[in-house]
Order: sequence, then structure tokens, then C-alpha cells
Amino acid sequence: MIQKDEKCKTCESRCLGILSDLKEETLDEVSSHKVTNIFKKGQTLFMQGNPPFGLYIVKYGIVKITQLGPDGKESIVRLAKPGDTVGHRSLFSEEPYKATATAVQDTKVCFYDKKYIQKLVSEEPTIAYNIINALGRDLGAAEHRLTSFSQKNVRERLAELLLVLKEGYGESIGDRTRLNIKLTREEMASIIGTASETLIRFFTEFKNEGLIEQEGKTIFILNEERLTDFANIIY
Amino acid sequence: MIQKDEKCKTCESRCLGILSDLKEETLDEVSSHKVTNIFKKGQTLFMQGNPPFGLYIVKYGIVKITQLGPDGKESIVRLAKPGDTVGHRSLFSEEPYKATATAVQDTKVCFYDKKYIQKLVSEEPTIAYNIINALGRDLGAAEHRLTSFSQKNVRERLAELLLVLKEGYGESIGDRTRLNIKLTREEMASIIGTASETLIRFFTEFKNEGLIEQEGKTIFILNEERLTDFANIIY
DNA sequence: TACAAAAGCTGATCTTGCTCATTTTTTTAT
DNA sequence: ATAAAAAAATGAGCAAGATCAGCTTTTGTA
Repeated sequence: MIQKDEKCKTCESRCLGILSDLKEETLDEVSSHKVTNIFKKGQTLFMQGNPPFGLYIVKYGIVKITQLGPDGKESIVRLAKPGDTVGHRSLFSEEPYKATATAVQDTKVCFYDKKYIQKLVSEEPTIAYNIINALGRDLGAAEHRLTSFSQKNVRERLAELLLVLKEGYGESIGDRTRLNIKLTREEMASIIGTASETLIRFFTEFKNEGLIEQEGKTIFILNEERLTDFANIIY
Repeated sequence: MIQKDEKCKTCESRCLGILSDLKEETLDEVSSHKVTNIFKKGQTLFMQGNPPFGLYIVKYGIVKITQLGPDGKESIVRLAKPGDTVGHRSLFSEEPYKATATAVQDTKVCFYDKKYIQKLVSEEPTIAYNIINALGRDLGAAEHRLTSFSQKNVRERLAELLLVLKEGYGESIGDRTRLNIKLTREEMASIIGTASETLIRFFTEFKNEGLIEQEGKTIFILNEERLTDFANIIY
């Protein structure tokens, strides 16, 4: 499903992302260079090994970026929410994608051709800044996770994951925080690098201890403070 | 020790890094904006928590970028060799450094002020490209390591580390490859996220199996092919 | 609405790799 | 050159978490 009618100028997700600082007239021009796509839950935006053609910006929904391990098991290396960019890591590298991007739920993304983004970067320093910042943020997150993988146990990493999800997807509902993201146990396990059985055990522990709650597939954070203690936060 | 006399134009390390595509006259201008420093082995370029002031480019030597874990243990998240950039992750983010940069051996670096780099990025798209590429490469490496941490055992990760070090620091000497980098067992362990004792055990195994050799503190790769098998490479 | 498939959960067992202790070797400083 | 400190190496015991198996619940689909 392809749409070309929508305008960046009036897009709510835009103000969160790398196009946030552009002038109105530039935005009109940008609009005419994008293609909007809807991906159903489970559909792939691009696959590991394919050549990169351009840049995706998430309008709504959630995208997971995964890598295949030696035994065909997938690891989730990153998540992208509305306003986030997907494909920026490989933008100007001449190499094929090192990861696969898949819609975690029904997702709308805007696609921009590589050539056009290159032009934009050279003409609009603010775009360059924003891409550099986005990459810096992602690199910081990845390296922080490396340290967690090295030095924390699974229970601590799960507590940390719940707090990170709260940061990115949490919405305060009364005295609880609802996580507006639905991941399978398998997916959560693959983010923190453990077996799903192990994740489930600690997840159940947290539920029994009254730190979190579940309604259907939706997770609620009840006690952020105690979760923070358990996460053994680094800084 | 500070030197201001050296020229970027004639610098051998420059052609490897983000300044590689500049015109001669721009390079003269760039030269006048840099400060060259020598850091003795063990000295720090900057510390986790400090505000970032600019960008470092390694001229010779090696720099490790480390993060402190919850118990004060350090994890090495990245290494930088001549031509590589240090400090680019936090360049335009308004946050303090999330990691510490330390000279692994005597190291010479050129320092460029943040403001000046910002000006350069907006005036020279090639600089923006190169920084984006450097960040993309680093992010790719970090995410690849995340997958390895999730899915590989210590033996496989050590084999992989030796191959990565060969890629970055290897020099062919007869039928062996010498690694031009000297790390302690502790440091190697902290790269692959294991205890030094465990690393030493597998290191000894690899020596006994004739995959690697050691003269003093210098490591030689004898059998890359078999090491690659053991590394269980992902792609 | 019913059936199949996928996801979630729990228990039992086994293995990897961590921790602690000790010895040996190498490096650094005086 | 010598002492002190740091790094490397090795062994033994233990614990975190992986794996395997079986069962239940949920979800998707015909």
C-alpha cells in the first residue's frame, strides 16, 4: 500500500525526528520526495544482506532491527518508534544491510531515496546534525547495553529493559505506567540476550513482587523506584 | 606536552580519517585550528561524566573507550587506532561523556574544538558524510558485538576478537600475522565480556592448539582459517 | 466456532563460566 | 640490582542460566 498524498509539514511524528528543524518551504519539497508505506505486523522493511536504497522514518507503529546469529536465532539490536529513523546506519556506507527491519505492529513509514538524502545532508546542515545525533544516541545505547551484557545478570537486565521501555513507550495512567508496546516473551528475551524460559521466570518474579502487572499483552509498571534498584543502574 | 607546529596536509594518519577528502587550502585552515597532544600509556583523554569540548583524531598509538559498570569494573566498548576519531559520539549531544578515553600505549592525538567542527560540518558536506560513516561503522560493530554476546560462548567470542584485532592491527610477517597492539588479559576479557581467568584458559587452549603464538606481550596469529571456524562467524 | 499453531509457563537437569585461592611470572620503581 | 606490585596462570567448587520436556493458554485462521 503506497500513499503519496501526505504532507511532512503537517506530520505529527516529524517534529520528533531528523526533519524537525526544516523551513516550511523546504518541507514542501521534502514531501514530494517521499513515499509512504504501511507494513502489517511481521512484514519486513528490508532484509540483512540486501543493498540499502534509502532512509525510513517511522510515522506510527514500531519497527525492530534484528540480526541473525550463527544458528539462525535472531537478536533484537534496536527498536524504532514514531519519529525514529531506520536505515540511517547504512545510509552512506556502500555495504549491504547488516540487519533486518521488521514491523512489530502495524506501522506506517516514510521512505526517502538515498540520493535525495545525500543532497539534503549537503544542503541542510541541520539534517546532518540530526543524523549525527541520532547515530550518536544509538551508539551510546548500544555501548551501554554492551556494558550491561558484560556486567549484569539477567534479572538486572530485565529490570533495565522495563525501565528503557517505560522511557520510550510509557504512558502514565493513574498511578501506573502503561507500556505502549507489545513484545512477545521471545522478543524481550532476545533484547536482553537470554533464553525465553529464563526471562519468563524473572518476569513472573517481578509480577509476584508487585513491580509490574499485566492485562492481556499489555505491561504496566507499578513500582519504578524498586525496579530502578533492581536494575543496578550504571550512571 | 602541546605542539602546534604540525600540518594536517602532510599527516599520514589524516588520509585514513574524517579529514581525508578535504582540499589543500581547507587543510591549511584546519591545521591552524588543531592542538596536538601526546598521552602517555594509561593517561586519560577525557572522563565519563565530563562535558565534551571537541573531537580527537588519533595520529599514532591506541585509545580505549571504556564504561564503568555498577561495581566499578570497566568494560571496553571501543578501540581507536591512527586515523580513528574519538569523541564523535558525543559531538553534538548536549550530554556529558558516557565513557572514558584512555591511552593504551603512548599516543598522539589532534584535538579540534567543538565549535570549529560544527562550522566545518556545516560548510564541508564531506566532513558530515565521514562523521556519519564513522558513527555508522561503530554502531554496526557495537550491534554485531551485542549479537555475539547474546548468542556466542566465550571461546567463540575470543576467536572473533583475535580476528577483529587482526583486521585492525595485524601485520603479515612471513607466514604469521603480528598483532600490533598490546592488551592485558584483563583488557581482552573486558572486550569480550568475561572474567580474565576464563579468557586465559581459552587463550592457553588456542596456544596449545597452534592457532596463536606469543613472544613477550605480542600475539601472532598462526592459523586464521581454523580461528574463523572456531569463531562461528555470523556473516 | 473449531482447529491448528504459536506463545506462555513450569519443572528438572546439566553445563558454562564465575569466584576464590594460590602460585608463578613479569613489570615497574627505587 | 632488588623489592614491590601488577599481571598471568592454574585448580577446585559453585551458581547462574541454558536446555529439554511436557503442559496450558492464547491467537490466528478456515
